[in-house]
Amino acid sequence: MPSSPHQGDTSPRQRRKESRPQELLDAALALFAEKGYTATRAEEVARRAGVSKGTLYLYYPSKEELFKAVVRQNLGSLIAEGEELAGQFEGSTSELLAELLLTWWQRIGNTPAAGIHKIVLAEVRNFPELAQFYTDEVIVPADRLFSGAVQRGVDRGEFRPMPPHQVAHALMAPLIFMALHRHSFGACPVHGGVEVDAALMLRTHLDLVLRGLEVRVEHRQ
Amino acid sequence: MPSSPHQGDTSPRQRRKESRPQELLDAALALFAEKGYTATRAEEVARRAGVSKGTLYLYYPSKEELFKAVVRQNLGSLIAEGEELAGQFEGSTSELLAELLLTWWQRIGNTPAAGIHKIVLAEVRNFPELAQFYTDEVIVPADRLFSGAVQRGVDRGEFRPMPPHQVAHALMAPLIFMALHRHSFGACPVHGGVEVDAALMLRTHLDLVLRGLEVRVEHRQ
Amino acid sequence: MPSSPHQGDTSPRQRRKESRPQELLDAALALFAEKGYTATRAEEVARRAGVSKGTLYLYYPSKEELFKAVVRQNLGSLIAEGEELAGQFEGSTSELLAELLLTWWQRIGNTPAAGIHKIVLAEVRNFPELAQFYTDEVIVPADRLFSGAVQRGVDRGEFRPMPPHQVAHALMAPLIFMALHRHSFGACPVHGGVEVDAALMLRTHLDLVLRGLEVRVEHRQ
Amino acid sequence: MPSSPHQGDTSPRQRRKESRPQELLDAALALFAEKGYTATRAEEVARRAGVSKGTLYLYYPSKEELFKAVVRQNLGSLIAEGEELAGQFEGSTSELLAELLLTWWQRIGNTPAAGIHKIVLAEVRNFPELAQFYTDEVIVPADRLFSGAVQRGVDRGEFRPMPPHQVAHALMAPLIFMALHRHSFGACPVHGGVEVDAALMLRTHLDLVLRGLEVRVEHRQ
DNA sequence: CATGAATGAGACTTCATTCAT
DNA sequence: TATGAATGAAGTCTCATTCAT
Repeated sequence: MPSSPHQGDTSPRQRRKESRPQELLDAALALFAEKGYTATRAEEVARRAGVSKGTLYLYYPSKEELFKAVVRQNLGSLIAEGEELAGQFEGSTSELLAELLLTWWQRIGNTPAAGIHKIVLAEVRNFPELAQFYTDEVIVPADRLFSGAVQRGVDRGEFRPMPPHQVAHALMAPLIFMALHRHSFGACPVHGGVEVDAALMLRTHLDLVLRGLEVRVEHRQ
Repeated sequence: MPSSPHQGDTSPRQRRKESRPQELLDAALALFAEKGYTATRAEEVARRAGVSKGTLYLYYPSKEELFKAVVRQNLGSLIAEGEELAGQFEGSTSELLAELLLTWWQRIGNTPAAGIHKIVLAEVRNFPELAQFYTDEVIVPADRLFSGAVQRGVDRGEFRPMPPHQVAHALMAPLIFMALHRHSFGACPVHGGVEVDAALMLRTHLDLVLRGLEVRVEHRQ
Repeated sequence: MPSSPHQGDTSPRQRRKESRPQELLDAALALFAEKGYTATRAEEVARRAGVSKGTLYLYYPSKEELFKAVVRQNLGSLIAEGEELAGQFEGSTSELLAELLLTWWQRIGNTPAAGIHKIVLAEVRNFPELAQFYTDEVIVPADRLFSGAVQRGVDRGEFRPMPPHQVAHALMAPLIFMALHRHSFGACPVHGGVEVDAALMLRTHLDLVLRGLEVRVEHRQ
Repeated sequence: MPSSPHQGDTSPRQRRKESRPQELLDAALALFAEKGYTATRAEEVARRAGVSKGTLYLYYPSKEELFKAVVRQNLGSLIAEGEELAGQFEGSTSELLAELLLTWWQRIGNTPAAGIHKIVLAEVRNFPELAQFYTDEVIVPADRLFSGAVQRGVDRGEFRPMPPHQVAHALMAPLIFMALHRHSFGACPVHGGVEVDAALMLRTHLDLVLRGLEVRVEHRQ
């Protein structure tokens, strides 16, 4: 292999520096999701990322900035993929909604990043600016995406006319709630709890709601 | 002396003393729901209850015990009313479910006590014993109540056969989520957020899901 | 002694609370003067005042506020006494200046509060607002007092006409410098240093400068 | 290769390397004088000297050693020039003192190096060894120089007999104080402060004190 | 020699808890 | 009972110093 000995300007140390922020964000996400913002100690985040306390502050000037960075990173363009999907979808709206929910679950709900939603829910009142950010970046686009899809179904005569925002909420709530649950009770060892079979849950929910949306020919007799 | 000192046990002072624990629990619920467990200071709870820091510790030996007392008090027999309702209900299962959800919303979801669910969701991983308590007192009874009602509908031929636990989850999630929202984003001033009309939401959700549950004669080609 | 047992509403504890701020300010003055602002640890101040770290923060919200309180307390109305003295003084201006300098030395220079000048000198560039405060409260009044007295001497024909501000500076500088010295080298054990006999110094300085100010009949050969 | 690598020891790079210690000392002097020892950060010194943090430690093993080096460098032979001047001076002692004070002001007082005196004054109690060093290198020689000159005046019948050490103090204090001021309030932007005209101050001070020292024939009756 | 990422002791500050009154 | 001054453990953040490159 004719490669120069200098080919990599990413020495181990360099590479390390570049990946530090990500390692810290990952550690912080996990701990914030587990314990909440206030109960998570900065040193713990550092240790989980494999560095010392001081190193954390080399990359983030304060615990609060670290928190915001975690939120920002995990909320970036969550919805973009869904909007693209919806924009070019050709099939029936039921299939579209099924696709959107399944995708959301696989890409977000069933992922460590889902923890971000629990944190935001719990902490947003302590970080007022976060409320606006989350509203702009998550709530509004998500509502637009899902209520838009519902409206498409109504417009195409596939669905009964129903208030699209409320339907969107009914569509998303069980998934979000399941995601919250994973980072809450789902992570606690309890006896006799209600097991949540996510796959069955998803199928059932879709079956239920899509059926509820369908226009149907009145059955006679 | 014109008035007997013994004239009543409910002099303002007496009444005050007797209601201290309740006032402390109310103050604590409000603050825990607003800021979370760790970010709430004991002194603030005391001040909001109109007593001094020391007095708080006269009634609760520690912040943690206060927290558990708040949770315990607000989770007692949440479901009892629903179970009674369900036990003696004579109408259709659709009507029963509508009644149950509406009642839950009025008695719990749309109430300051709903904040308790946000706290528990956020903090349960820091208080493992709480997980069992909440599972036993809330999750299992609620699941029993709602999945039981669903099963009743299936048994009576009103509903399609569907997995009752999953349907129960789909039924409750939007309500719980709305309740969480009220204690989170709903309490933050944001511009351009998605307004949630609770009444319309409830009606739409019920319409959607009950229709989805209904048996219908397949219309054939 | 027929005194009621309730006569004092200043219980030991109460009295303690009232004197705490002063005890803390004294301790802080001593330590700031000894080590400087940055090198003095908050806990040290507390310990010297006989309380714990936390107690300090019950009275002053931060180290910086404590510092400002120390400065404020020790700079309040330093000059008032001198101005009164000068206002009603009837004797010769030489006597007035001697009186002013001696009084300054007894009341300020030769006092723990003199340490404040060393601190301010050393730290003022780190506390920009302090510069204005000290200018307004100390430098300007002091200059007005001393240059005013000099001017009086000139006006009354006792002194040669000389620039009063510069003379005021020349009058004060050796005293201030001696005060600074006390809180600096004067507190260090050195071998072979130059001993400063404050009383002789004062006498000599006055003798020298007052003689320098005097109008004198030209001595004829 | 058009230019020999050996062509000179004073290539920019070389010259740079050789002057590093001096650049570091200059940067350190400026920062110590501005902020004090404790409040000055090692990295800041390095940055101002145009090198990295690590490089600083290549030349000085610790911040404390750097500080001592700054002091040592700036206190070396401050007085030598004055002693030479005095040794061979032929004119009147008044002229000698005027010459000494003016020279001190030009060479030291009105110079960045004057900041060293402010630092030493402020920090000497935190660095006990410094006290001896400064006493030996500065205080004693300066006192010897100035009190020696005063004594010369007395011996030659030019001055009244007065305690020479005290007179020396009175001679130097206004100059030192003016120098301290330049590195303290003089560097702060304040409104309505007392402007110090150094040249006028010097002239006035000399006029005042030399006149105060002069022998004069008592005019009788 | 030079760099700057990394470290960890130590400083400031908070707050749950105690206890004398 | 009720108070609130006092405590000190613990958390956030800084910065002198080290060391692999």
